[in-house]
Amino acid sequence: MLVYYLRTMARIKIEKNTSRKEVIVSKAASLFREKGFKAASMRDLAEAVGVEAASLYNHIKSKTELLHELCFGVANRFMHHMDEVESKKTNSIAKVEELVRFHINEMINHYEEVYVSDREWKHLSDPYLSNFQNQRRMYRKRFAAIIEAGIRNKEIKAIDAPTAVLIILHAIGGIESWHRSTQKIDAAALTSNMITILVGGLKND
Amino acid sequence: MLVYYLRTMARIKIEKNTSRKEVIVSKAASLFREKGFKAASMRDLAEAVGVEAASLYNHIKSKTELLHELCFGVANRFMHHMDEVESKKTNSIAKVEELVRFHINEMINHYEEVYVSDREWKHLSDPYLSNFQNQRRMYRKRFAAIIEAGIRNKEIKAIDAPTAVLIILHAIGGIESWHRSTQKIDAAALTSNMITILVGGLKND
DNA sequence: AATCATTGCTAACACATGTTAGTATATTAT
DNA sequence: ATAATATACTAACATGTGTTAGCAATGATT
Repeated sequence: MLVYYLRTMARIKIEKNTSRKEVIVSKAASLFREKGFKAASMRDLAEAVGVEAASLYNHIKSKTELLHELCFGVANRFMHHMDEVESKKTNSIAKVEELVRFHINEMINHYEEVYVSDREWKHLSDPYLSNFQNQRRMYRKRFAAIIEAGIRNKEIKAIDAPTAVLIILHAIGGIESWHRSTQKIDAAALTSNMITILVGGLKND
Repeated sequence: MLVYYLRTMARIKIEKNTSRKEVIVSKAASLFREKGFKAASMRDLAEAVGVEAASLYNHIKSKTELLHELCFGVANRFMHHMDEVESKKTNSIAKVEELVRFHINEMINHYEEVYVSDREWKHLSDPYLSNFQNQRRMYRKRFAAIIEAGIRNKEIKAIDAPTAVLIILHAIGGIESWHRSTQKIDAAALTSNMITILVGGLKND
């Protein structure tokens, strides 16, 4: 018996106000997070999107472009938030706490992108690579400056500010483990625990 | 004019009491750290060692074996140290501080291996992968148990112990940034700063 | 219904990868 | 010196990679 299958061509499904490119970038985020940028192949990505590998190139320029989009998307959000925080008239501890809260929220709500931006930026190529590294350095400098101001007016313990920044940023990166954990406490509890330990450890009392 | 070069065959240079395999594993550590496991090729490694790619296989079984050696080498050191700490009769804060100190020392003195083991273990393949993940889980559980004991006898603030472990371990991972930093404070100062913030943030006072 | 722009498909490319076979050259032991 | 072992080399393999060319199907516009 002969059976004819009427196959219709695959199509990337989109919702209102999202381009097909955005769908691809988003799937790329979770794939890069899972396997790492180098280990994730365009054929893997194509399968996740539900299409053949070559078809992706109707929407994107290259694999690296996907990494650009992810890294700079995240970097921009953090930079804008830093602008906001700096312009506020609150004390240093409050500023630090707000920065920490923002980081935690980003890590909880935009897990994949933030994680990828954090771990895989090394694979950017050079006009972008230096740019990204600069942004990172700047962000940390500004963060450290806030802590230093707090040390000067005795709000914060006399510690090495760059070290504190380093600790805080990496500690938050640990939410990765929480995210994958089976028995996770709820997000609010996690946040308040982290604030207690991280900000509490800075306070001069 | 005709010039004859008398080339002698390359050879992996070794020092007293180190096998050629150890040299390879060590070079692999810094290469994997720099580029990531997937992005580092056996030809890259061969060049770093000063030999042709195929020659490496006189000493090792496969690329993955290099990752095994690195990951389990590190994991074993941490596990043994945990055994030691648990068997001591000191209070909880002292135990936590000793664990933290050990981590920092390992990160400072065996930077490349620890870093690789931490970031690249995902690329292990399966009998080894599960084994490694189990060891990791166990280590964290035991660390959390020590903190929980400290909470029960009021040495330590009433926080979520797994979260605290997560923060501590990842914060120490931040030494990576310090390591690459141009203007680094000295190791002792770094250690004392980290202890102040991390252990200080736990103490009940 | 006809036209045009999107978006998909198949096939293929050039290249890099981990690894093996077979052989030559060092080093060590007899 | 000779034999045996360890270590290196060249050449090649099979496979996986990102990407392009050319064409077919679909959707939107007129």
